[in-house]
Amino acid sequence: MSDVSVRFAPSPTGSLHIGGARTALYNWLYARHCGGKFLLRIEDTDKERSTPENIRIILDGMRWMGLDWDGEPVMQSERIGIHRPLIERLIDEGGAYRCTCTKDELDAKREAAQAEKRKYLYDRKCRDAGHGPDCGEHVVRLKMPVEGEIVVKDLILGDVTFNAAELDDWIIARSDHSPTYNFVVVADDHDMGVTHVIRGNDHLNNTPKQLVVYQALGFDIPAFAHIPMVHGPDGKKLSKRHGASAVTELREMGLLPEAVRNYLARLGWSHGDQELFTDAELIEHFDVANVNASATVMDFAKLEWINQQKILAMTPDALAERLLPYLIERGYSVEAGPWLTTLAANIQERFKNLVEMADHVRYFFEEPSAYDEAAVKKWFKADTGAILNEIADGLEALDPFDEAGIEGVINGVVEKHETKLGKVAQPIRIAVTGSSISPGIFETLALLDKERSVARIRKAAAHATQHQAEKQG
RNA sequence: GUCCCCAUCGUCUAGUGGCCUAGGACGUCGGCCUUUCACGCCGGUAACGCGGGUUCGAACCCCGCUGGGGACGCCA
Repeated sequence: MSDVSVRFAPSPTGSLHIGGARTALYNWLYARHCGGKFLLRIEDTDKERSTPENIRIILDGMRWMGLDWDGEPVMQSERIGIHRPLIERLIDEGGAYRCTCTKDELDAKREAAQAEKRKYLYDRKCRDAGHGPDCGEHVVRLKMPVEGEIVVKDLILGDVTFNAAELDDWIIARSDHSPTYNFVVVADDHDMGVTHVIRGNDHLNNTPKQLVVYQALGFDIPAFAHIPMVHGPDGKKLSKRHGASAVTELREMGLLPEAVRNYLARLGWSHGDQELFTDAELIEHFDVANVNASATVMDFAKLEWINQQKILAMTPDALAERLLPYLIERGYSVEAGPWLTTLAANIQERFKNLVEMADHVRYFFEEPSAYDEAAVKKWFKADTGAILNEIADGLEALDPFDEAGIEGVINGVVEKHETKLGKVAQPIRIAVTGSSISPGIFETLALLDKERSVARIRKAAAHATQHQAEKQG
């Protein structure tokens, strides 16, 4: 057991974003790789957005992703008690001070700065005023170094240098005494024993501020790793427009969580030329220090390809199990068993995701409501009606109704008419499934059963005859 | 605007000064296989943003430019 501890700290604003999921994944992989702890902290101090429902959504997302965390999730809102004394201590020790500047005053200065196209920085008016606890309404500000450099040592980016002159004495406690984010993060990370802070690149600018808190409080400074952002194909922040932005949508797209893990891990990280990884391989090889520094673009086509590879790698039994919920969702009456496993085996290498599969197999549960027009036009010829009826006759007499027998019947008809299998198989496929796409025709008929196969073929025979008559007339 | 980060095929990447006439994967295009759809197989297309250095030698090191992204709250 190593002493590495990492954490994922989402704020429950509605959904687990794909970018957030990747951050969580990298933390999880790194923790598992090191044999350390993966902690979860819900940053729920924003009363507006942090609803129990939103928290549930995040947790569900994490579970779906298969990212199991160690211990109970830490609710930031329940830890206010540990922050107050820390702030008092900082004031006492001179690392922070009370500031009585009003919001209006500050807003005016900010606007003035913007008007002059200057960067706004608090002017440190109260820094040396020595306001006591009874100075009235006030905030607490951190005394940042006035000059010099603050260097963030980052595992991915190397040393990132900030000029102290760019940073002002920011607020660590609001006028209602509640601590602000950049302060709380440090307090909580330290309290939770976090050794490696792995988070999105958008937090890089917060890091120098936090570094000063660590120093002022005398805390050990953790290692930092700022991972690049995930963008949509247009280079902008990933959003719903790009296909999906929340992990729940990934499930709705019929994607497997292991495929998502594989894809997201490979997005910004690599291990030679390897594309496909089991979770064990990911854990074995992943190191956050090897994550690329540049931003990435989400490619759903490649995600789907990986998903397909995962489907191909499964046993039919496992696939059946994964497919079942999607089937039930569609209202099909079906249960796990040999029949479903055979079905899974037959569609396994034909579709890229579970949704396509579930949608496709509809004809096993409901009679096709119509025939695909283009398919009918292409395959229903003058003798199709007769051939279909012959097939139906042959199948009706078949016992047992199995693939070998079905193949015998169909091949017999093919030979008799001196035609090709394709010319006969396609009309049957249309008859049975409504379209010209399905698994092998013998397997499909066997899976469907004799009664339904024969009935559908006879019905199509009638349709073919009528179709032909209409063409003539 | 200021600060910070980034920069190899359309996309994800390999590459850490000579092994690069830049490799792999997805996509795309062409072909084979084939009862449809797929799977599979074969082949093609396509990149070191630009300009200066450093060096015998630069995709790799340095500087500038350009381009993209992010951050600039009493939000997290």
